[in-house]
Amino acid sequence: MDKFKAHILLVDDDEGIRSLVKKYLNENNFLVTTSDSAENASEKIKIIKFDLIILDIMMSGKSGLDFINDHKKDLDTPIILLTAKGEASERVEGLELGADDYLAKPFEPKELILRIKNILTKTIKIDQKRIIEFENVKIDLNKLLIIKNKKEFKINNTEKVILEKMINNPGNTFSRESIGQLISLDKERSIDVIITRLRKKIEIDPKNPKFLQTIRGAGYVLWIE
Amino acid sequence: MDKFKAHILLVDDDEGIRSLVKKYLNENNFLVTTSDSAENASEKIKIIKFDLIILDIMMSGKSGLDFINDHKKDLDTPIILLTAKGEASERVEGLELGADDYLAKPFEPKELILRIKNILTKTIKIDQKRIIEFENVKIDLNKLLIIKNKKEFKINNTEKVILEKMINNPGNTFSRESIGQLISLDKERSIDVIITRLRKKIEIDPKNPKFLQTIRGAGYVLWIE
DNA sequence: AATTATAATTAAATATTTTTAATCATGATA
DNA sequence: TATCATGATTAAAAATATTTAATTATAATT
Repeated sequence: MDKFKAHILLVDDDEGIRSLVKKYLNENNFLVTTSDSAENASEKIKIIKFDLIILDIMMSGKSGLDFINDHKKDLDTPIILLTAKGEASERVEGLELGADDYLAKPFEPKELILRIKNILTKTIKIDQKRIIEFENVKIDLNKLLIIKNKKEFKINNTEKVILEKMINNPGNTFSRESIGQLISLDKERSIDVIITRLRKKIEIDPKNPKFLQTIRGAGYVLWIE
Repeated sequence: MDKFKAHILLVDDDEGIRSLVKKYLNENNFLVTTSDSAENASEKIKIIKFDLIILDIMMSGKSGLDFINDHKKDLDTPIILLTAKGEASERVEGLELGADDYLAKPFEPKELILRIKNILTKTIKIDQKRIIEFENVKIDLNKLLIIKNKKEFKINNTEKVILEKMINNPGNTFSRESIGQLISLDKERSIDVIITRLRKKIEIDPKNPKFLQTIRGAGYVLWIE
């Protein structure tokens, strides 16, 4: 799996919290930049595209909510709000404005990490499987390559999209229709042909599919252990 | 926009909470099925594929955490945990086991809705834009159609994928490389050609692009108001 | 204003993918 | 087990997409 370091912007006017949280995040393999104010953060995001922003609500000068308000139109980066304990109305306001999550201070560091990973998983897909192996088959969605018994098979984008979906939902049945939707094809027979093509590449014995199976009347499933 | 009703499984052994939350969710346009135990929920998910599960941790019989443990291998559905106030260790354990979010009881109904939408947005993409309009241009990503000044233009999957990405990240610059990655092409010149093709379809004056602009040295951006 | 680098456009060649159709295989059911 | 429905396989035809290359246009820099 690719080693990727998510870049986090930590915005808090309390120096103690900044250094503490930064240290903790660094230990957990994140790259961290800090801002001591919403104003400073606004400058930073002009220059760097962060993967995530951790934002204190209550700050001298502009508040965290102000920051969100200022940028909600142009900012695509997920935000975790740090709120004072019990301030339900602020939390709700923050979420309504577009924050992705919040954490009440004081929080457990472990919980912060979980929430960060949770969000990153969904946005930049840090944990999505791009390279998987089962038995003698290795699928590399990045390189568009399948290696089966040391033989290489190229896959095209169509095949990649289908495999990607199935790999991230193993055991789920996909109808021909839903597969067609995925790749913008509407002829059912065409899906058949694509499945045959795929089986030739990923199955040890394509005539007796073990991984990419048919569910009669319903569609296809990928079984990977 | 398509009218889609997310189907939620609500698992709680307290009849009062079940009916109250169900009613509230119904009012907010969700389809709700309830279970009074983890065991019953396990039966339900065999039959129905839910979009989301709201799961009380503390239940007589199997707990919510037990439920997650039982199904974490095969269950792809996002889970929101309902926890007792202050039970940080349970929250952390739940998130570690794979829950997507939690809410401490008693919670504000409004906050529950926000959290549900937040998760659904990320999983089934309920809020992702599939049909957008600006000026005299309408893009329908479902039908693979662009209507510009009442004239129809078909788009193919390649174009759809690029537009989809840009539409959901307006104002973001995409390098040729990142676009290529999206559609599994690595020749930069090919991206040029595709952009030209796209401009012919979405721009009022393709020679003077207003929406799909070039950022010299960086890539392309979509500006929609 | 001239130079240089980057981007846009076009059309033709090339390559790839989808569709179709015919045939075979398999599973379900009466 | 005979029949019917559904799925698999193949190869060829048709449609579509990508690549290339030559030319033109535009922006940035000296």
